[in-house]
Amino acid sequence: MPKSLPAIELSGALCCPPVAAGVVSDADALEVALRLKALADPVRIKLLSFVLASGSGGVRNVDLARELHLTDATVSHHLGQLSRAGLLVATRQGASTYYAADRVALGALVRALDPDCC
Amino acid sequence: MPKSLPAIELSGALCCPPVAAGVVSDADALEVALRLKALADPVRIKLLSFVLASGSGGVRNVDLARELHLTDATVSHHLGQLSRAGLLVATRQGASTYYAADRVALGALVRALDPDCC
DNA sequence: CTAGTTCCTCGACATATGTCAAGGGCAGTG
DNA sequence: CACTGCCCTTGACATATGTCGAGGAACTAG
Repeated sequence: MPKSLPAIELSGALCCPPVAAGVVSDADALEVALRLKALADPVRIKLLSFVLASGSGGVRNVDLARELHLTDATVSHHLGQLSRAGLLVATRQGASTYYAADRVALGALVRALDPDCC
Repeated sequence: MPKSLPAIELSGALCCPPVAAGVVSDADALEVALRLKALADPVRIKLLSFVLASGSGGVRNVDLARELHLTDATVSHHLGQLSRAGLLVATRQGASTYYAADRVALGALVRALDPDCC
C-alpha cells in the first residue's frame, strides 16, 4: 500500500462471498482491508467492546476517554475511524454524541472472512 | 499505537470470548488487534484468498508474486506478517516454501469478533 | 563445478498512523 | 450575557508500514 489511500465510502452490505470463496477482486480486497484497518488497533478494539457492552443506548466520547485514559481528541480520532468504516453509528443528542455499534456491519465483515461460512 | 510494537508470539487458541462478550482486557485487545493488523491490507487479503483457493497443497512465493505483480521481497514480507500472525503455515520443500492457510486460526479470529457468536 | 531457482534479509525511501496540545463551535445553565 | 461541558478540527511529532533494489544462502539441474 504505497500510494493513495481510499477515499472510498464504506457502506455497502458486503455479504459472505470474499476471501474464502475463490480469488478476491482488487476492489473487494480493498473494501475488506479498509474495514479491517479500522479495527486493527488495540484502542479501537477496546472502544468497540465498551460500546458493544453499553447496549444500544450508546456511549459518549468523554466517558470512553476517561475509561481508556486518552485525550478526547484521540478518542474522537478513533471513533471517527470506526464510524467511517460503518462499524459505529453516531447520533447527536443536544451537546452530546452517542456512539453505538452497528452489529450488522460487524457481522457482515466477520462473515466475509469466515472460512467456514457459505 | 504510539509506543513499542508487540514482540508477542501469536499462537494461542483465542476462542470466542473477546469483543462482543463484555469489556475486553488490554492483553486480549492487543492480541486481536495484532492479528487483525496482519490481515488489514489489500495485498494480504488477496494473498490469503489465493492461498485459500489453492487447497492445502500450498502456494509458493514466486507464484504469488507473479500473480500480484509484486517483487518477491514484498511478497515475502507479507507472507511473513501472515505467518507470524499464525494465519499461514509455511512448509519448506527443497528449494521451495509452500504456504497454506490455517483455517482454524482464521476461524478463531473471526469468532472472536463475531457479535452473534456465543 | 557452474548456472539457474527460490527465498530471505537488509537498507532506503515515501507514506500512513497514533497521539497529544491548542483552539473553536454548540448546547445547556445560571 | 457569561460560563461550563462536550465534541471536533488542526497542526505537529514520532513511529510504523509497504515497497523496492541489491545481495546472499540454500537447493536443483546440467
